[in-house]
Amino acid sequence: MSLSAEIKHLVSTTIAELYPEVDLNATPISINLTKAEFEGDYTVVLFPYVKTLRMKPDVLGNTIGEKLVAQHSLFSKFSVVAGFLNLTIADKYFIDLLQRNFNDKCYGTQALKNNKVMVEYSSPNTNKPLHFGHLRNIFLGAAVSEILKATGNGVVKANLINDRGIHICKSMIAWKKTANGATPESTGTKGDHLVGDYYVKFNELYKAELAQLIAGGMDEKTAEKEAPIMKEAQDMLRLWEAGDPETMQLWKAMNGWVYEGFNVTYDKMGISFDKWYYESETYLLGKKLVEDGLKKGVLFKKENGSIWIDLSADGLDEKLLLRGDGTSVYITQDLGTAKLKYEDFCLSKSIYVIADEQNYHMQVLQLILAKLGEPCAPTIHHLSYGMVELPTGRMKSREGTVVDADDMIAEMVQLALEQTKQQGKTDGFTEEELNQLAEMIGLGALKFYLLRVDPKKKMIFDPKESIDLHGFTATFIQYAHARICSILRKEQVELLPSAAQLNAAKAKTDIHKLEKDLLKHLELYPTVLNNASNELNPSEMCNYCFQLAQLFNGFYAELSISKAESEEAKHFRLMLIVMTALVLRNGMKLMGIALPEKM
RNA sequence: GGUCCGGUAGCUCAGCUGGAUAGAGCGACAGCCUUCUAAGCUGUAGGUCAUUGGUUCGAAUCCAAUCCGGAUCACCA
Repeated sequence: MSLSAEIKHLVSTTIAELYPEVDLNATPISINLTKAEFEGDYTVVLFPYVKTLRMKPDVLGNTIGEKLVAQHSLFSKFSVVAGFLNLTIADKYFIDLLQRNFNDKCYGTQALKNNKVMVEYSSPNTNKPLHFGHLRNIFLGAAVSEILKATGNGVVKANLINDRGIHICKSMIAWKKTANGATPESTGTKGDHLVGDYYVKFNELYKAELAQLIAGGMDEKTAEKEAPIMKEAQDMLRLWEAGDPETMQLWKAMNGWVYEGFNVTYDKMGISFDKWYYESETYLLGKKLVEDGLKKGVLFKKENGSIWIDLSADGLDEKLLLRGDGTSVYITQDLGTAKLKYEDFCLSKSIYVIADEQNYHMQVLQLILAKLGEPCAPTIHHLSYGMVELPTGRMKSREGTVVDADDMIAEMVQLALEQTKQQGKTDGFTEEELNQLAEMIGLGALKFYLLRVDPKKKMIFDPKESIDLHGFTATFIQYAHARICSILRKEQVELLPSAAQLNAAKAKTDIHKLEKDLLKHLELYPTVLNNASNELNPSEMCNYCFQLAQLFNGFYAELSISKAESEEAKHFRLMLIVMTALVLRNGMKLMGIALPEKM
C-alpha cells in the first residue's frame, strides 16, 4: 500500500472511531502533500467535517492529531494550521522503505496479470519515409507498451502496415516514368527515402498537368479527375487488385525497399514489434461483417447497392460501409482488422495510437462494432494524440514540408557528440564509446522531448531551434545518473552493500530534510507508474523522473556523501543514491531512454 | 452549422477526482567550481490561470454562456 493510501486509511479509521456521526463515504478524506512552507509531510483537510461536527477546526485537528500520533508509530508529530492537519511521518518509515527497496530491481512493478493488451502504433504508409510527427506516435506507443508491461499486463506490440492503395501507386507510377530503373543500391539512397522521392515527384508531375489542363480552359475539379497521371495511378490500383503480375512485382520490390529503410530507422531508435499486420492481407476482411450486419438489420442498403449504417440516434451521421460496386472503404477494413486482432490474441484491450484527426473515425468504428454485437467493441481504446506541426503549419509529405525522422535523429546525435566533446569529461573514451554516448544523449533528448508533453496536446516544433540539452530534458536526468555512478565508483560501492554497511545505515536515526524529500519522492514511484499506466500517459513518468533528478541535484549540492558527517550518514546516503539511480533507470527505461554511467 | 480537443509567466509546459501565498524549464539579470561531474546549484524579475456568470466554507480545477485557436463531419485513406 502506498504511504498516502495508508495515511488515508489510518485517518479514516481514527475519525470513524472519534466521530461515528461523520459520513466518510459522502465526504471522503482528502490527503495532500504538505506545502513546502509548512512543517509536515502530508496534510488532511478538515473543512468538510467542521460543519457537521460543529467544532472549531483547530480543536478537531488537535483531537485527531493527538490520537493518530499516540496510536500509530507512522506519525511522529502533527500541527494544525487553519483547517489543515499537517502530519509528520516518522523517520523510521523512510529508513525501512530504503532498507526494503534500495536495490529491488522490480521496485514499483506489478505482478503479471493473465491478460493480453494490444498496442498498435507506428502503422506507416509505404510510400514515404518516417517524419518527425510519426516519431511522436512511435515513441508514445513504445512507452505506453512498456508502462503497461511494468504494471503487469501481457502486451502485444502491433504494427499495421498500410502497404496498398492509391498512395503507393502514385510512387510506383512516378518511379516507372522517371526513375530509369533506379534502386536503393544503384543510387545509394535509403529505400524509404527513394520511394518517398517518387511520391513527391508524382505530385510535381500531377500539379504540372493540372496547370496545363486549367490553362486549356478546364475547371479545377474536372482537371483533378482528368489529369492523365492520376488516371494512370487509378488504373494501376485496379491492376494491383486484379493481381497483375508486373504490377505486383514492382509493388513488392518498392515495398521491400521501404521495409529495409524502416527497419534501419526502427533499429536505430530501439523500436520493435511483436506482430505485423499488412493491409494488403486484411483489406477485404470487413466485408463479411457488413453482410452479416445487413442480414441482422443493423445496416441498410440504398438504391445503388451501397451499404450504410444510421448513427444519427447517437448524434453522428449516416456512414457508408460498402460502396455501390461492392468494394471496401477505409472503415470496412478497420472493422475486419479489429475483429481479427481480437481473435488472434483473445484481447482484453486493444489500444490504437492514432492522431486526434481521426477521433471521429475511431468513435464511429467502435460504435459500429458495438451495434454489430462484436465482442471486440468494448476492448477498443483510441489513444489520441495531438499532431506535431511546424511553425508554418502541418507537415505534408507530398509537399516535401516535413522534418525527416532519420535527419532529425542524426542531427540530435551530432549535437550530443559536439556538446559531449566540448564538456571534455570523456577523455578515456574510445571512438566507439563516444558514439554510443552521443546516441544515448541525442536519441534520449528526442524521445523525452516528444514524450514529456501530455499526449493530447498539439505540439509545434521549430526546426530552427535545436532541442535543448539543459533543464527539463533527458540529458538532465542522464547527468544526475552519471553523477551518482561517479560517486559509487569512487566509493567502490557494490550494488549490494555488506551487512556492516547495512547496519551502519540502520543506525542512522535523524534524516535531513533533503534526504527525506528524496525518499518521499522515491516512495511515489509505484503510484506514478500505476497512474501513467491507467492514463496511458508517459508524460507523467517524464515529469516524475525529472523531479527526482532535480531533488537529487539539490541534495547533492548541499550534502556531501563521501565526506558525510558520520559513517552512518555516509552509508545511508549511499543507499539512498543507489535507489535513486535505480528508479531513474527503471523510469526512463520505460520511455526507451538509457542512462549512462559516465558523461 | 454539429461534434470533439485546447487556451496557465516573453516562450515551452506542470498543476485539473475542488484546498493553504498558482509551479518547473528555457530566455533575462545577479551569484556559486583549491571539496563527490558547473550538461549542475542558489537567488531576482516575470501571472486578471481567455472572458463573464454560477455552485461552494474554499475554484486554475466543477457547471453554463461567450471569445480565440485547432481537428473532424467523403462512394479519400
